[in-house]
Amino acid sequence: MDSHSTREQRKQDLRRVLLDAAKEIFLREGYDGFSMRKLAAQVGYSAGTIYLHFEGKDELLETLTEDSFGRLASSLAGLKERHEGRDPVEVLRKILYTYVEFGVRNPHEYRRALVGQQAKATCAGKIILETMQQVVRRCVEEARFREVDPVAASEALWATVHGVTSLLIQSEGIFAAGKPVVADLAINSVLGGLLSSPVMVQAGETRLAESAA
Amino acid sequence: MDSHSTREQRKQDLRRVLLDAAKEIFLREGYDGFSMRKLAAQVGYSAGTIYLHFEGKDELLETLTEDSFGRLASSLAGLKERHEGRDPVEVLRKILYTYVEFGVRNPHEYRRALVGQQAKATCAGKIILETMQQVVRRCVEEARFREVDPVAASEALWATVHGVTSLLIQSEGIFAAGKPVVADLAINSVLGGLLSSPVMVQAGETRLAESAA
Amino acid sequence: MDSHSTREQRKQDLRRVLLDAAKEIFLREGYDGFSMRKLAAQVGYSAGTIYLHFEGKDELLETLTEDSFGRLASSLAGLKERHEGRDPVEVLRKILYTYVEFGVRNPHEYRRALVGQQAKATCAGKIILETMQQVVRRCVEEARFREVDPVAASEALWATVHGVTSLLIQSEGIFAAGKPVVADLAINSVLGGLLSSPVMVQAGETRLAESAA
Amino acid sequence: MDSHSTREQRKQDLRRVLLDAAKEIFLREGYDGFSMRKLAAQVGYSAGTIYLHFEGKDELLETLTEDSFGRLASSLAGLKERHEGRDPVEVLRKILYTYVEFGVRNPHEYRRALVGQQAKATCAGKIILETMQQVVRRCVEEARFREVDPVAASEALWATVHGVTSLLIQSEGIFAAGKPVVADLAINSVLGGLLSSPVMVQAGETRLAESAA
DNA sequence: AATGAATGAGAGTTCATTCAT
DNA sequence: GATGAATGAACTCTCATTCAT
Repeated sequence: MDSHSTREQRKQDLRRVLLDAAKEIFLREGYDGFSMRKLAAQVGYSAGTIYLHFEGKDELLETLTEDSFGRLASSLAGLKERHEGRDPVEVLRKILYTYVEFGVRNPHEYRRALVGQQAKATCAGKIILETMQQVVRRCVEEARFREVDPVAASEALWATVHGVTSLLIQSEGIFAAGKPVVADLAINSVLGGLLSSPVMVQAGETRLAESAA
Repeated sequence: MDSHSTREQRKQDLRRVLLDAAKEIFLREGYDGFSMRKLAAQVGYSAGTIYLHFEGKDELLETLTEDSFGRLASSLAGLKERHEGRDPVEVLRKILYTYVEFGVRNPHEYRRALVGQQAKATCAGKIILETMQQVVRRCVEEARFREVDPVAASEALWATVHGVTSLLIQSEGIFAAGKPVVADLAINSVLGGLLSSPVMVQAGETRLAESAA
Repeated sequence: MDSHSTREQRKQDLRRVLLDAAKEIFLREGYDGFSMRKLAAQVGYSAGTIYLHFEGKDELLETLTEDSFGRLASSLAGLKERHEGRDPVEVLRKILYTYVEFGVRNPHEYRRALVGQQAKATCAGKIILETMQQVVRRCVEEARFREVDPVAASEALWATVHGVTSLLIQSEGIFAAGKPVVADLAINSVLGGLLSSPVMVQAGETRLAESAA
Repeated sequence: MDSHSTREQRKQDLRRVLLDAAKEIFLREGYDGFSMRKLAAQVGYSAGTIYLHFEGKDELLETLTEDSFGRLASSLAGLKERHEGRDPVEVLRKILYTYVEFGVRNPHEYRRALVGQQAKATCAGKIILETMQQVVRRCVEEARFREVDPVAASEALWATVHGVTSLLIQSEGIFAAGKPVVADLAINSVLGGLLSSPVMVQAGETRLAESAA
């Protein structure tokens, strides 16, 4: 049994190595620059070997995506749990900022996970949404939000931060008004639009670090 | 002169035919499934013939994108002008809906223009943003919006609809709450968060057509 | 008859224009860089038009070659006649230098005519040899050369200058000793070896222009 | 180890097979008639397979050239060493004859190595010239030649034999005076022109075999 | 478990040439 | 006399994948 788990371990290790190498190629040469041959060369194996560990290109790419997105999911879930007792709107805002920051700081992983034509609904993506939903549900239950479907609301919030993130990642200086300004305004506006009370959002309270600009 | 214009006309027609065919291939086989050879086969010409009408793959794709976005730009500009006298917030909402609908109906061009690593700034794209800005400016001037920088606000709005659009495009059924519901909520919330008065947005007034779902 | 000759003239003119343009393309882009399309573009006509004036690529190229060699033939014949009274050895030397210089200045035509597997015996080529032979014959008759067969001697001389020329054409810097130095030495040596008297050749008297280096 | 050497051997064998096939195509269809596809077809492999053994067309062609020319280099170097003690002028003459004979007997290899527009300075070419230079140097040192730069002289000799060779190869009956006659005259004349003493070369002492005619 | 040789399809592109207009 | 649209074949090269060893 030990030998079995060791063998299994080794197999998993090699998958890891391959996934990391693939990540690096994506980073270096972009999506179109990726090929199974290059991956094989990168890790020093022959091309055929990859097929012993992955069904094919498709499975490899899917795994890669799931993987990256999973890290984002953990990050958000951790954040939620660390602020369990606070105002859910504030927690939600933190989550949204964290989401954007994660994307901005890990642009290549974010891109591969959610941007581009081959992005697929990932298992990890559901966890992210689930985390958001739980907080949104609390916002509604505590009447901080007006009566909205928590599922729809969390997906709308997600769409907004995804839009901000993917444009921020896309190209330098895409926002004439400045990166953090636009990010703040988008997040605070969409949150503000969901609030039950007319109290205006205090912009700037939480902010995208300037360093992210 | 007649023969000249006829000849020129025919040339333009063929470009159109080729662009339309390219669009169809994109629709059928996706971005990666497109090739010059397939395009030639699709229109019943030999492969080389395309090069009499387009410099190469790049020019063709760029034309296709610019073309589509140009139509969106015109559409939005027209929309703005037709509702010159109305509540600018309503005009803006219509613009945002139209934007999302365009992306959903022209996913490949949208992708090429705004999604992925090869996204290119289109000329038409700037016009679209400019149109939004003008309406936002009116919203601020007429005190329908609170005092925000029109540039930042229009970019925030853009980010939101881009997020909705790109996720909608990404994959079928990505939104558990249903495509139009999420799109509505995102658009109305972000608009609501920009309003000066606490009057709640009346969701459903304008709506993403179900057919887009 | 006038109109006929005019028409004929115009036709000939266009052939000239095309040939000159072809030469320029050869010069600019090398043998492999030449194409009928480029030629058409160069002169501002459409591709098909060339076929009204030349049977095809082959005839055009053949004409070009024959043309250039014809000019060399004339040049050599003229040179011979202008120096009718002089020492035939000197005339011969001048001819040999002129030959090499022609090749260096018209590498593509030279190549086509004499280098490679598609080399074709040109009509002009025969005239060139004939001219050489006449001078060699005089060299023998006047006892400047030892008793050699003028046919063999002129062919040996030809072989030498052809060797120099084709190597010079082949690649930049193929001669470590410098282009003109090697050309001089080869020509003067082979001439010297044919002389009847032991008088050493005065190298450098006639020289390949440095500009040819 | 055995299996490794066998595998390596097989790989080398296939390179050989490919090079030989390429040679044959050149022979049959000329330089322009060569293509990677034809090569693949010739050896019965698919087109892509060649790229497992050669980087691309360039490397294949370069290898082919270097290869052929290398054999000539070895041949000449061996000849020089076998006649180390003799009159260097005689050794040189032998080298020149051998050079021409090699070309005449291996016309296709010679052509590819030295004739045509893509001929490149080969490593082996330098060895050939170096060999000639060494002998020329001795000729000068022993005062058999007049005071000439050995580099220039060997290059001039090379040019002469190259001229003879390439014309001999070019086409049947290109020399009206007969192949060996012209070759002899050219070689003996150029050598004679370099000699320090007026002693006439005794033509015919060494001769191109009639069989080469 | 890994290799490397091989495949077959397909990519974008350029070419010489023809021919109705 | 000239055009320009069209062809069809050819080009080099890369790809994902398979399979005997």
